[in-house]
Amino acid sequence: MTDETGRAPRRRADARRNESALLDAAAAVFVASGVEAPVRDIAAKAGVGVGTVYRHFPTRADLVVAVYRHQVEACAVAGEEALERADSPFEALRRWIDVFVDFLVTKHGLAGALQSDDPQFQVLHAYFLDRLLPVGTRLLEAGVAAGEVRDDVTAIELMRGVGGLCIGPADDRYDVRHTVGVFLDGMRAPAR
Amino acid sequence: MTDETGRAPRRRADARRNESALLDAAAAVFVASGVEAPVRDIAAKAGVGVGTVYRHFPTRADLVVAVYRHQVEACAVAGEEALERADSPFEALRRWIDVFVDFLVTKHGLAGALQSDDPQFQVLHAYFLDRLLPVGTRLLEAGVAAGEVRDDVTAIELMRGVGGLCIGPADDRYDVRHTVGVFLDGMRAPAR
Amino acid sequence: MTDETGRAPRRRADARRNESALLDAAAAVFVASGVEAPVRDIAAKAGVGVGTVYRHFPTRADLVVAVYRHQVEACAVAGEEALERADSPFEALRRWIDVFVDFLVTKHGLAGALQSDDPQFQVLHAYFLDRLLPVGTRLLEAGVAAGEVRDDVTAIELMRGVGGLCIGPADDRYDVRHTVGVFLDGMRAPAR
Amino acid sequence: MTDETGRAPRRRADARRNESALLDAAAAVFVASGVEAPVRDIAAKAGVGVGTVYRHFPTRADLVVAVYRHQVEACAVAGEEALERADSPFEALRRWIDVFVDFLVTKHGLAGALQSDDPQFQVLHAYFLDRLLPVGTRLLEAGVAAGEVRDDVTAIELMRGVGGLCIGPADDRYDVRHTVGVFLDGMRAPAR
DNA sequence: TATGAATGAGCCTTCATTCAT
DNA sequence: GATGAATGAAGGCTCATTCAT
Repeated sequence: MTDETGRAPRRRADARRNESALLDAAAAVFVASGVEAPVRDIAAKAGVGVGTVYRHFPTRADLVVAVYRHQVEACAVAGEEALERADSPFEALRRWIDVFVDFLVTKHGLAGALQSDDPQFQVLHAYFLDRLLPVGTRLLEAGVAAGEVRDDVTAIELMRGVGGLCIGPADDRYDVRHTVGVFLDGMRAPAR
Repeated sequence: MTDETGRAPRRRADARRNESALLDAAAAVFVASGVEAPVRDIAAKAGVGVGTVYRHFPTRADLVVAVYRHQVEACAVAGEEALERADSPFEALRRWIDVFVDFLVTKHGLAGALQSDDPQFQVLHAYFLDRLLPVGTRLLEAGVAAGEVRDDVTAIELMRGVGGLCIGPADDRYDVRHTVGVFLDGMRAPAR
Repeated sequence: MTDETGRAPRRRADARRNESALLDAAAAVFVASGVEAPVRDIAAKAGVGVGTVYRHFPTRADLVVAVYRHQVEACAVAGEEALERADSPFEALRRWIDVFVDFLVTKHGLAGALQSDDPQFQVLHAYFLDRLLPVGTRLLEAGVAAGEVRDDVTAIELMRGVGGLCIGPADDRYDVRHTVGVFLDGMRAPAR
Repeated sequence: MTDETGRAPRRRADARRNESALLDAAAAVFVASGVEAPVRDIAAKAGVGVGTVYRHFPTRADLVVAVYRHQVEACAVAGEEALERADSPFEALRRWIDVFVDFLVTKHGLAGALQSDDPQFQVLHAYFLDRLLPVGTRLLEAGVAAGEVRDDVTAIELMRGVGGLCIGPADDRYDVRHTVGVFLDGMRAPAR
């Protein structure tokens, strides 16, 4: 509708549509087959040629990051909001971790990729840490300051720990939310 | 039992030697390159042909299970012992988890494979649960009975949780033992 | 000749500018990466889209020919001049070959392309021969007439021979000028 | 026939047959499409899978070297023989160059590959120089010592020069032997 | 039984070329 | 005319797996 409003991006409409299709396709394929799924599969799902994938996302990490960028941003924002709105720092932490877990759990395979030591995913890894670690740190610090959270756990331990708890296939006998809850309980400052 | 008592046993000796070499080689290669290492690498390390690998271990899972069987057994036994010797059920649990973590941490890539949803590893998965779940259950039950451990965590949650915390590459900023400690702290029965 | 006298010429200016930019870019890229360099590289260097390259030069050979046309012309002219100005026909030949070698040596990859049997380069090949063969022939004939040059070498042998001596990467141990000198020495008419 | 005489190589019969087929196929494909022909083509021609090609010849250079090894060796030997048998050092040189030219001319594309700066062919390049340069040097030295050959041409210039003269498609108008003859004439020591 | 050669599917990546805008 | 996005053929390489010896 606003395509004509500006002047610059004309043909871009197509490209943007494709990029978008690619992101959707990749998201779907990632869920189904993991973040290491063949590039061809993604291209096929998006209805484009492989060349198009490479044009838009030169490396796999670029694609993965792009696929999850929105949600990572949302997750980061959620952390700030939780801090403002929750009744207590610990409650804020719990809420944020909830959002984080939702994210990881619905994006199956992502948690694994985040923990992967494959250099291919370094960029992804870096992006997550860059974006989320500061948030985690702030929440942790607030909790510690309020005497609600133990002071010997770092944000990286928190996030990688929670991330690890989210890895693996869905299973009736394993309730991610529950084990994360246990972990969070373990994060409470011990009564003096 | 005595296998023909004649010529065959000799063969058996060879076969057993090969199997043993294979297990050692696989263990080494798994540590170095993960449980998904090329079959050929393992064969080469063992000084046998790939065909021999397939003969002894038709599927990769068979090999992985075989490689870790001893340690899984030892881990199972360690649970029983802990229960007998530790000062308290919770302490027993902690000791056992320590053994479990040692196991996973030194066998890089194993934790990931255990959590993998790759059907290839289903057998591995099943074996671990078969062997270790009862032990975890007993330790948990003892702890619950003693009022030291919360009663809403299942053995499968305990093990998969701890397993998840062990996934990923070594990293100075992430101390597995520490996060597992947090998790265990979260398992303590809340003071009434 | 005046192309509508009105609006079109403006367009022409653009087109000509583009063509010129393309030639410069191609020349640069050819030197750096050889005459088989990706079309996109050339387009990028010229600051135009690939489509523009194809519009101006439908085939790679067209582009290569266009890029070197000036120099081929100059080389042809140099032959005439040499003939007029040099002290002797042999000296003229030597001078002309010097120019030819300069040309080939500075246009790395060109000598190879000229000798290539890739049908893609046939046009290039034809152009060179069309333009330069007559010159070579005249020089040769003059030399033969003067009794300075052996009479059993054709212009095509001369040029392809010298061309071949120019093929290959720069190398301290191989002095093109030197081997061409040897070749020319071999061209001298034997003393009767 | 002698397959059973020794003990070690049994299955090798097949492998050797394949390797041989591969060499033949590669030779043929190299002639037809050049030394840069797709690995798949060679495999197809040999009636084997690509994997087999890679098993026998991990890199393209290995294959090329293997394909031409016999002839390179023969060429090296021919140099020694020429020196012994020819009437004069210059005649020996001419004979040897004849062999060298025969080799290059029948192996179309090879001369080009030898001159290529593609790092892929470095091994090939090195092999040729290793094997043939000493021979060329001896012949040259003998000629110089006898006062028949000019003393300012190195073996590398000789060989790369002759190699260059051999590059390119067959053509009625270009007689390789003839231009090489001219080059060799240029190599004669000038009458004092 | 053991061997390891052979196979070929499968993944990655690059580029020439077309064509809608 | 110009653009550059899209396409897909091509070619490289790696392994899991089979099977003749």
